[in-house]
Amino acid sequence: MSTATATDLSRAVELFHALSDVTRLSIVQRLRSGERCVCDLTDLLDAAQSRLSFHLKVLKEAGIVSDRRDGRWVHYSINADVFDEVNELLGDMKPSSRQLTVKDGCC
Amino acid sequence: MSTATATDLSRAVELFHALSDVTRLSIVQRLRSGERCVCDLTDLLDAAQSRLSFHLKVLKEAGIVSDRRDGRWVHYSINADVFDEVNELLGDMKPSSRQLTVKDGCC
DNA sequence: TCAACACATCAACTTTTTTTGATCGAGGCC
DNA sequence: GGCCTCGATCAAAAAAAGTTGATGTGTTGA
Repeated sequence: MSTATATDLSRAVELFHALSDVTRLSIVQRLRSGERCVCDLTDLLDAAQSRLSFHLKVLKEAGIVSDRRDGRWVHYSINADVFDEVNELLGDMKPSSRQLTVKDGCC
Repeated sequence: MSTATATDLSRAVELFHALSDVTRLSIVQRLRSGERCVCDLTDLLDAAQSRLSFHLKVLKEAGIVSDRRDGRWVHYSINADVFDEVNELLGDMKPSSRQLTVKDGCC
C-alpha cells in the first residue's frame, strides 16, 4: 500500500513540470537514441543556444538527464532511472482498488 | 516499437502540465478513495472555490478527472484510464534498448 | 416565486515561466 | 599569448499560468 507524502508531492510536481514543455519533451525524444551535445540539439531542434541551455538545466535539475563534459563539448543523456520513479509516483495517484463509488448524499 | 508523433507530444505536454501543480495533485490524491463534490474539496484543501474550480477544469480538460452532476452538487472522480495513457507516453520517451553510448566525436 | 446554495465563469491582478540577446568562462588550437 | 568555439549565465522583456473577488447560472426547498 502506498501513501504519498509531502515530499513525494513536490517531487512529483518537479518531475511533471520538467516534462510539461514541448521543447523539453523534444529534447528527451532526441536523447532516446543516445547522448547528444548541445550543439547537436540546437541544430536538431532549431532553437537558440541559451534557450536550450535553459531547458537542459530544468531537465537536469529534475534528474531527467545527466551531462558529461568532453573537451569543449557537453553531452547530455537520459537518466533511465527516472522513468521508474515516475511510475512509482503515478502508482501513488491511481485510485485504490477498494474505492468508494456513488456517494449517497454529500457534504 | 513506438514512435512519438507530434500529437503524442502535445498530448503529453497537456497531461504532464495538468499534473505539474501542487493543488491539482492534491485534488487527485483526495479523489483516490472515490468521488468528491467540490465543496468537499474546498474543505479538505482549504482553497477558495473559484481556485478549485479553475484547477478542476484543467484536470477535466486533460481527461484526468470526470464530473457527474447530482442535483446541485457536482462530483468529480479520477479517470483511471489516463494512467495507462501516461504509461504509454512514458514508454515513448524511454531510451531504446539499442542505444548509442559514447559518441565518438561530435557535431 | 423567492431565497439560498453549489458551482462555473469572468476580469483584473500577481506570480511564475519562457524567450532573447549579451556577456562570461573554459577548452582547444594556432 | 591570442583567438575561436561550446556552452552557461544573466538581465530585461514577453508570455503563460495561477489567484482573487465579483457575478452568473442552474437547482432545491420554503
